[in-house]
Amino acid sequence: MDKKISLAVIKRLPRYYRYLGDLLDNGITRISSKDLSKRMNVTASQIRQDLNNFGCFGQQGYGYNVELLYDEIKKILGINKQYNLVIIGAGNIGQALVNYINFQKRGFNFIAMFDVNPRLIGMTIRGIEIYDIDTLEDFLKTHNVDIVVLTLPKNNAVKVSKIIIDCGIKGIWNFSHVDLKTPPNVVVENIHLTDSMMTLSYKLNNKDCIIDDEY
Amino acid sequence: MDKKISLAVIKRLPRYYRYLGDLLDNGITRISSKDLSKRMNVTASQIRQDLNNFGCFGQQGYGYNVELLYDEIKKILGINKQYNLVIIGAGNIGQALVNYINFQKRGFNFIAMFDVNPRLIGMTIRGIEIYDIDTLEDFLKTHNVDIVVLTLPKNNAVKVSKIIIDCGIKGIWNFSHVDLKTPPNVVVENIHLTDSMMTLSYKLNNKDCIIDDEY
DNA sequence: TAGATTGTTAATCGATTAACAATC
DNA sequence: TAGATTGTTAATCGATTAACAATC
Repeated sequence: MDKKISLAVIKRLPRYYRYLGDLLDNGITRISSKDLSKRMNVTASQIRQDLNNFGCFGQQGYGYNVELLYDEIKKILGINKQYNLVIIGAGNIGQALVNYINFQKRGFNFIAMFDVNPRLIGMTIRGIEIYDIDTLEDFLKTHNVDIVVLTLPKNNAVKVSKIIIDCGIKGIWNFSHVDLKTPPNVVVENIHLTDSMMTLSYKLNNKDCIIDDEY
Repeated sequence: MDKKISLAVIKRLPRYYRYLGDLLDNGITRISSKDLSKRMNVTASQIRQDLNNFGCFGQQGYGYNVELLYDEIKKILGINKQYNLVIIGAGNIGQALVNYINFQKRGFNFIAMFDVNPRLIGMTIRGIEIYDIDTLEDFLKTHNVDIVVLTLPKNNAVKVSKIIIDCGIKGIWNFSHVDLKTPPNVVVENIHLTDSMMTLSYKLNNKDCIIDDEY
């Protein structure tokens, strides 16, 4: 088992990755932690500390090679691989995700959708078919699915999460407004739109009372 | 200016609110921090510390009155009010948000959408019309808009954010994959789907190497 | 070589947890 | 009254920032 990294560090990696991508697009080949810190509005110390959790990617007196660092973070995040995804709940959010081609471009391939609604079953969105949820277990057992996306009402989400875990699914992207309890070898990443909206509401009403808003 | 609260605390409030709502639905009228801590998988200390940032809502020897605390958090979050929202970018995500009726139920009322695409302009989704983005400024100046939702590609998002800030908009719910620079009286809450997906990818590849995954 | 900038250790800061007097 | 549980202070823990020797 590798060194444990705090989730705070992990969650900053995609942001580093994005800024490095922008630098690459602009033809910038090297960057110092100081320069990057100004652009990203964080401390140079934090950048160096964060990166040194994973390796020594810089060079004294020079800084970091942008392309090299970009590729390293890509590998660290595991986004140099391909993933097969299945969406459960073919409603608005589910459909929006399938239609968002950026995920496909980045190697996150949707291969099927499932729903209970007979009016949706059989439809095809961007070439992805919507299947009857009753066929889910069969599908998961006969296909190589890395991630299940849950975009369904919260009571169903809990039920379905148990089923997919039994089928051996190890990654869940959860859009349902509920906390899923999972064994330690099953990871969950939550998108709670309602919570985010409420946080925005608080910020709007208490502009002066927040410490440390994210960038 | 009230006491400053850290964002970590704020972001836990919607979760408390959700659990209290569930308790209410189950007819539970009182709860101790200890009980709640078991359900939520946090420490009782943290619950008491968090709540005491905003007031003394409990009673020694008794605990907290669920309904009272629920209402207090609702007020703290500011979700006892109504908000007018406008969506800019009537693509998949934008449309999904309008179609998601939970927001309307909670007082977040979408009143218009805007897009550049002539094929979308003039369409109506759930009674919400999609207008030409060229009419945005006019609209914002003649309507009472509390929050603008940005669901458009990142280069446009930066441009549009400047325009709406000039029009006096104070709250932005940003789904664009870019960091917006705003003056201190304009608050932003980000939903970065791609970042979230990358975080999930990391978790999937490093199950044993994360400290403290969120609940 | 001199200047720049890293990787890393030490210091600081803030957030979480523990403990307990107050009191319902 | 005795038991339970709060609000709050103190202790601990972890994360961020500062400092600097190493070195490109």
